[in-house]
Amino acid sequence: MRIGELAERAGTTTRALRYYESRGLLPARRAVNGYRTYDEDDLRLLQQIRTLQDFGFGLEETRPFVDCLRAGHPAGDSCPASLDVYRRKLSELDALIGQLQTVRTQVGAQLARAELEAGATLPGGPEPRCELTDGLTE
Amino acid sequence: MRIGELAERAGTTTRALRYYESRGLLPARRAVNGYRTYDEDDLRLLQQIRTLQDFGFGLEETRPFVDCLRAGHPAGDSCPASLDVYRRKLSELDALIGQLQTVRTQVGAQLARAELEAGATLPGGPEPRCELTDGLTE
DNA sequence: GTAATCCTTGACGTCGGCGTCAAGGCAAGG
DNA sequence: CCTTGCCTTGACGCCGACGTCAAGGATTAC
Repeated sequence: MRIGELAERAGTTTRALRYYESRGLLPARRAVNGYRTYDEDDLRLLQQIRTLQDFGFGLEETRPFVDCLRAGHPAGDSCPASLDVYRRKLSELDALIGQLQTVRTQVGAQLARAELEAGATLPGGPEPRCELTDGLTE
Repeated sequence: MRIGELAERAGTTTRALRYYESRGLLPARRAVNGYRTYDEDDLRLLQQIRTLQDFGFGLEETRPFVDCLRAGHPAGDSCPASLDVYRRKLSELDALIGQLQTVRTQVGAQLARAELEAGATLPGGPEPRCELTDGLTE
């Protein structure tokens, strides 16, 4: 199979495949005319790469999985190096999620406070019932 | 005050200040010799920018806050446009956090499964008690 | 034969927020 | 006068994962 068919079957592009090859991640055999040639095993390697990419793994992080498959293991995560990547990714995710939740809380608090202050000074708000200013707005 | 002092007082760099100016976010007056000149109000604008940047806001998202301060409002988030930015950021954060949590769950499940499978075939695991293979490993 | 569709390599563009030179001007202290 | 330290503009570098274009060779369809 040539590069176009492989790309289509994996739901990616030829450009991505050439990029992977340039990174040494997915080398290709060559036909006599110079065309890249792939087989079903390459498709499996590529699917492993795509799956991890979709999960947000960097390309380099997919390398242990690909190497593991190429070494003949049944799954890309059958090797210790792959499990290490999983674990590092988990701690990265936990750290990132924690930070984002902190930010979310802070931004939410700022919004609530700002909305309150806006409501306290604008006429469409929750009617502050302040006799001193009521006379001015009516 | 000149650019170096402002940068230091705001905990940023001169390069960042020139960048903000190039984006029209924080224009500077000029002294006779061409040096950029700033005052305390500029420091407040800059602090608003830095705070939002630290929260993960893009530069363009800080613009409404800066404009709001420059219009004479007491806080950068005293204007409706700023509140809209808050709200959009909140929904962005919620979406992102949700995605990351989904990924975290999936990766965690993959790790657990892969660790189990590794333990089932490797000798250091939880001793599967399989008579057929036990004889081979001992 | 020739048009359409594949394939090749090479190289520059993208996005954000600056970092990092390079080459030179201006001001102050010794 | 000379050095030191601030300032100026301009321009390229960076990171990641490709997109996009260019110029040309190979193959297939008609």
